[in-house]
Amino acid sequence: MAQKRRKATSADVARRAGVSRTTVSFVLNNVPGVRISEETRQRVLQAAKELEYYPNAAAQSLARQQSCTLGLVLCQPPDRVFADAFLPQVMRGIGHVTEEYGFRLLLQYVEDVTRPDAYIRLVRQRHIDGIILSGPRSDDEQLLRLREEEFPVVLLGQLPGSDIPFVDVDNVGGARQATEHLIRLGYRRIACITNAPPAYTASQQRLEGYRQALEAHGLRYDPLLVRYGDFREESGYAAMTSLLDVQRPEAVFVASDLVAFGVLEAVKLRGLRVPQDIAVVGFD
Amino acid sequence: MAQKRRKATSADVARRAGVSRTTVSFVLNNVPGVRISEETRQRVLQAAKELEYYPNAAAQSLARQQSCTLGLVLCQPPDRVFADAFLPQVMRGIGHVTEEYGFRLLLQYVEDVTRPDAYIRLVRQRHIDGIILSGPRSDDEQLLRLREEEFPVVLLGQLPGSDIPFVDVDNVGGARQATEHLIRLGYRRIACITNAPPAYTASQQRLEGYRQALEAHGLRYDPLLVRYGDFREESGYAAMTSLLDVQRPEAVFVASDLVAFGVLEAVKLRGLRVPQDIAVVGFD
DNA sequence: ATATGATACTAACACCCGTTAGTAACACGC
DNA sequence: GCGTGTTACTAACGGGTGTTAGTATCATAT
Repeated sequence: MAQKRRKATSADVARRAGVSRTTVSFVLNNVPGVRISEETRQRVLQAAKELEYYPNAAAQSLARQQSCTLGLVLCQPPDRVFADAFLPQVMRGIGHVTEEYGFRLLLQYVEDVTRPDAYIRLVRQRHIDGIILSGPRSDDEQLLRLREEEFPVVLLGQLPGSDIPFVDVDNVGGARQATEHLIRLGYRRIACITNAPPAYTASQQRLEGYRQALEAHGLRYDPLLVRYGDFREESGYAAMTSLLDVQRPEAVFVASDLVAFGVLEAVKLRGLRVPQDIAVVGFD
Repeated sequence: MAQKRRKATSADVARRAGVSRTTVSFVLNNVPGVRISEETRQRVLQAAKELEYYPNAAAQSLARQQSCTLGLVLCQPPDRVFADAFLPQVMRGIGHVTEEYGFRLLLQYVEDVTRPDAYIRLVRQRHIDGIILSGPRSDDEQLLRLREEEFPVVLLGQLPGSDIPFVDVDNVGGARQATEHLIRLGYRRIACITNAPPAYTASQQRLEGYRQALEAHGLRYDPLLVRYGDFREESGYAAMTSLLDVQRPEAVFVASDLVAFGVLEAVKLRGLRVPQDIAVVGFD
């Protein structure tokens, strides 16, 4: 019990195995190009197990000059918290990948996007070896500077006019699938309400996916059946009302779940039922 | 450019300020009980700023014997990913608090709950100083062992029959507020559909909040107006149908957003409108 | 003039590991 | 017997910081 307080170090393992600390390091890290006799190797492994030895992470970081930790920096403003309803899944995915590579994931929220000092400190203090940045801003000078220094940065979502590598939701593919789902159900006059104004990349891409699905199945792309949302529920309501005023489609692909709530509202108010009178499928 | 490659260390700062490294440490850490002349202090701060000095996190952890990092361990099985729709907010909240205390937050997903080695390693390697554990299992022996060693653990959600400290959503308070909202809107016959079977603590607590709200406003608690959900949308549908069969309430408090979807479905199918014919308020 | 104490600092160790350069022991060829 | 090479290891340094124990300087008290 008393010696449990004191964590074993590699020196303890070395002493117990009757070898030098160097040898312990060689064995436990499987250092390539170093020959250790099988007998010694086993002695070391045995000693490590008996002492429940775990290498100290801080010491390793210091010696290796890398932290084996990735920073996941979230800059989304809280009000758009619903917009990233799928963010937990993304995070989970990132978590699995980092783990697969023996990396840790450090979570950093940035509340005030104009002062991103918090995540910069993580870098300067060598707390992290790379950044996954969600909700980047093109006016983030610190970010550009990191880029100059060739610090590894990956964006979650796109930053137009930047050469920083990014990953993003497969907007095109997702939209295509959703639309194809409607097509397979037999619908032909399928409208589209986007998640955001055309200026947004994601909006364009989802519209493109919708278009691809139509054309792949021999349906005509009709601009009259397209409306643009702007993230908010109300925009979905307005867009759907506008659609219904002009001509009632058989189905609607809404490129945002939040906007879709407004759409459902509009449909209901017209006394129509989903999906009997009109089918609605959302994205996210 | 060339010297940018090389990060400044506290020794560099010391040299530039013409003092010892010890003094630099004293100044930058504001060590209490040590008197440093104001002039020297300024010289050190100035030098640190000019060199853009940031203390190396690994070296600090090593010297201080603590990482100033908390582990957020998520053990929820992926299938209940919707059940924790409010988890992002909780995480954000945790993130803010940890930051306030100068701590970092390390995110660790545990996919296989029967093998929680991943998060144990974080502890053994001294990567983290404490754990916030979501989705704990009572058969987690490693967890019990950590507890024995007095390693700081906080549970997110409760583990019945355990003395480990926990935080949880204020189920009672939240449910009471939601119900009171309905009461203030003038509704009197208010039903309740829980999020889960009575065996679940959260379910009981939310029901309790509902009850408290009623009694605080002089309304009678009527067991006939209570139904139990089981996380799934369908259970909401069934519960609501059952309620409508017996007697139509003026309003319903649904203790889970997911279950509420099913409720809305049931209401719609009966040709009733929300909130004109029946008011629905959800939890989460 | 000397002990006392405060002030302002520093030398040196500790934290724990990875890694380079080097050594001792032995085998082999001639 | 001597160089060459291989095997199996180790001594020693480096990574950057926190902190304890100690020193030099000067003012004050006796």
